[in-house]
Amino acid sequence: MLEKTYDPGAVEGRIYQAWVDAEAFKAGAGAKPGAEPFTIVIPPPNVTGSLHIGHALNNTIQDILVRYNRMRGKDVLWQPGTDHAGIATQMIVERQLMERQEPSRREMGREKVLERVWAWKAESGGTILNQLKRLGASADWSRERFTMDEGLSAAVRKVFIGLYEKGLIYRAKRLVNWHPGLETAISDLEVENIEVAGKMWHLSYPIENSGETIVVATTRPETMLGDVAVAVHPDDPRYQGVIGKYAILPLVGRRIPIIADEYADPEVGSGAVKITPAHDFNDFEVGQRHNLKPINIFTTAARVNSHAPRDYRGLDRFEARAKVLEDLEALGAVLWVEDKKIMVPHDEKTKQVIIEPFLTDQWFVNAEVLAKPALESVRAGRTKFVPQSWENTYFAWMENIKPWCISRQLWWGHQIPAWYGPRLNSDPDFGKPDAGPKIFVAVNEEQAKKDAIAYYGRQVEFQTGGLTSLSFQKAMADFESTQRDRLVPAVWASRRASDPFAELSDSKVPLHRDEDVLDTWFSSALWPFSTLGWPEDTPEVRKYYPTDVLVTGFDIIFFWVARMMMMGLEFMGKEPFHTVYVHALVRDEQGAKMSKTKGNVIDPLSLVDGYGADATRFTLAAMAAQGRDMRLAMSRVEGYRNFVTKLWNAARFLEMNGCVRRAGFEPHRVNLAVNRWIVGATARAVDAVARHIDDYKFNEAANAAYDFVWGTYCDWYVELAKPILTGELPAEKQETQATAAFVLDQILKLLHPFMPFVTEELWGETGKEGPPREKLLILTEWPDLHGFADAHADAEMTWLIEVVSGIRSVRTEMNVPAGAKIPLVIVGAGEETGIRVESQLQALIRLARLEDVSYGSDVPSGSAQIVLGEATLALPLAGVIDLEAERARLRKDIAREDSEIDKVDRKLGNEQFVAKAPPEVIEEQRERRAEAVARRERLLAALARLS
RNA sequence: GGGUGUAUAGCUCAGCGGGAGAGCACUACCUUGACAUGGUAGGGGUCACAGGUUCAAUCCCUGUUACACCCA
Repeated sequence: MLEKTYDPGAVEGRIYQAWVDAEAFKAGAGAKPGAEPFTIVIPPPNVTGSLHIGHALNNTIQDILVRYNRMRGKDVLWQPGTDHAGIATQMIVERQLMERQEPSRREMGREKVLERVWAWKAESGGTILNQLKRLGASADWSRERFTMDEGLSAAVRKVFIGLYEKGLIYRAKRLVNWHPGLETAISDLEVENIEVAGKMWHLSYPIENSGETIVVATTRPETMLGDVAVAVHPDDPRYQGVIGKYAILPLVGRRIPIIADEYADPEVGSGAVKITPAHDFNDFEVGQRHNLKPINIFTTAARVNSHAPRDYRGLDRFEARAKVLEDLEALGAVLWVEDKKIMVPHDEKTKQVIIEPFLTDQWFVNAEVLAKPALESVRAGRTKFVPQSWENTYFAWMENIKPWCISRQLWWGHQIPAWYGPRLNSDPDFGKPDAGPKIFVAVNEEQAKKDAIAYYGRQVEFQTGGLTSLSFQKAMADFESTQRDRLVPAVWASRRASDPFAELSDSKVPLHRDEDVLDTWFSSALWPFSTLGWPEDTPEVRKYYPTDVLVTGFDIIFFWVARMMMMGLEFMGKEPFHTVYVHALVRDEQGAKMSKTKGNVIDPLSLVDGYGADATRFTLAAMAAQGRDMRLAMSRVEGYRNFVTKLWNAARFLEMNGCVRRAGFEPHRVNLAVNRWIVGATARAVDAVARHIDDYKFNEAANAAYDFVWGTYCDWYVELAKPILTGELPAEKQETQATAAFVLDQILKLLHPFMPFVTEELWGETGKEGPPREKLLILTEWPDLHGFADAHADAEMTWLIEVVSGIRSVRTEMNVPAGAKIPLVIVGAGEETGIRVESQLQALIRLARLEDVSYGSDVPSGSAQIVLGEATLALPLAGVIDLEAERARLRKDIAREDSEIDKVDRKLGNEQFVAKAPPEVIEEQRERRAEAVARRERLLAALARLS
């Protein structure tokens, strides 16, 4: 006997374990022979993260798709795993070091720190995946992957080398977004521009030898220490005379040219702008156009460096601003200050640290080239976005894509497989100031060594003291100066004469591996194939790539989806997925974005604790309408918790009434109209749910299931079955018992993708009687109920429902006590109505709470009357009903028909409508009118009888 | 500044070129042998505003307003 209520907390863990024990999540579990694959890769959460409501939605949707396709017999792989979240994870560990007052990262050294990060990963890494399990996620955990697994790291190296060899990855000195706190470059996607109240300072720079000044406006006065020019618009009449002259930079004394460049906007400020190529993206471009050498005035921690006058060195950027302004004020060079809203780049994660444009050597991916085929794939529809509108977002970004800075000055991540050494004098780039070191990109140190020996024709010596360390820099310089000297025999001869070690200094070449690591998204971009074993040619790669659907939030279309498209096409030759389902953002009830700082976060696990995983999942699914953010209301979760209870109690009712599954039950052979009807309705519900899942309309699928289970099965079928189940006719009773049990089975299957726990539990419970269950529900086939519709039974039951609802409505309006049984007299019934009444007599009596049903030629006086089809249903309530109230009720109904007739008449009276509307629409309107007229006539007759 | 999206019942949201819907909340009645986490009945809407297209607009188009988000 089932308990009175379902207790998710007591059931979920046990059910989950049963699935695991049955290996039900394994790739291919439950697949039909030769089944086509269905693959989803999980968007890998941060390894040290924890579950938030967005993950819950994301994974609920994936699990619905996965369970549904598994039940349909496909060869399903849901590939789980996590990413290493370079910056975030290293930050956590560094913070731990600080809190525990241990040595800092740099004091500790790379190896020790990495040990600590791995330890932290081991400690906290399982958290989020375990949380997903509580939601019921049926991913193949035996295949769990981590972006820094050896296999995935091999994929990263292979891709890096491949792109490098094609020239699609390169190292260059560029302005990048620099995080001065973490002292690393970040990509432009990791920067958030935030509007803040700032100021615009108008500074005057003296023009050399003229006694005149030129006024520049800036929001960052401290960067003037790195100014290399002043630019004016070439057409600006105010400045025609000064172009080509020089200004003298105050405080610094540098002589800087006044140049003409269209970047200077005559409308803004004075029309003249200071140019600081090392500290501003626009200025950098101006500098390149005019061959100006950038002067970097900051250290990696954004403190003023030795390129600035002594007084400012060591100050951080904000202190430097204050002092520069103070000193300029003292010179009278600050003309005026205006308040201005300015956009300031912040670190996107914490929104605390201001990002600095910073000139450094970094590695870049030529994304523009890779984006072309990725754009084409979506344009050609080989990969579709659902909802489609997100394609515009994708296009907009991909069409304007910038080089992707992939190197990070961190330790936690994939170390870049590049080694640096000096150049030989035979190298075409030898001696070029901007050429940088000779680079060897190789799969490992051994290969790098081979390549280097081949290039140098000498032995190489690996150094580890740091790329910028004095020892390595000196060794490089020594080698290169020896190479230079060797170019001129006379010089070389004299050097050898004076330096006994001259030969030695180019006999061994110093080589140093790049210390930086790659952006985490670089490895995430490979996720759809690296997790399957690539670059090995594994059976999984062959079977499961390309994957089918990617389920994700719009916020990582750029970060992740676009990059997977690029990498998948480049290395696999095929799009990584045919569909990208972009789900909504979950907001709080007021529509605000959930955030820890706002304190409005809804913890999905607390929902699971409070309402059960099934209710939580069902809520998320039911609210997952396409193209719209989701405001999560607790009342909805509660409502779906009640739905779980409802289902549970329906099963309990069946159990109490001997509704046991029957072996060999043939649903299309049942006789009773009520049973024929529910079987057909079940088939329709299954179709609707399947169709909506196929269309990624999870809300509609959930609602269709909900409506059927509650609104049809529980509210009507079970109620209609009651008199049969408690009746005396064994054949009818047995058929109904078997049908009820059969339909419940279909309901459990139908709901399983949404509510896996309670359905599996009921599957087990109802399996204790009747034919034994062959499999767990999770591995059971999706229902196939085609051809079960019975129009005749549908019509009869629809009629019955209308009669019962009509009588109930009148009872309430006439204030008939709920417990009172009243007689029903049917007047003017046709043959079919008579048959229906006979067929449904017991149900009618019970559901409408009737005393008896009889036929009459006249409506008894003092009756309430219901007009239904050709018949009038009279409820003789003389003495009970208030005649005036009944007249009012009828008049109201008549008025409703009047307005209906009027509305239709206006349409049909319109010549244009009759001429132009499709015939079926006109016909429909005519039918509506005829029906309304007939109802009206009977209602008028009913009213007349009361007068 | 550019772009995208959203405005439908008190709330949270579906829907859609031809009859305004659900859940919650609300009102009334009901402890009827599955379920009060329930049942039955009911009230409640100029479908943001202004134009346009159409025989017909909540739905399509244009504009306005408000809000949200993305990009610079």
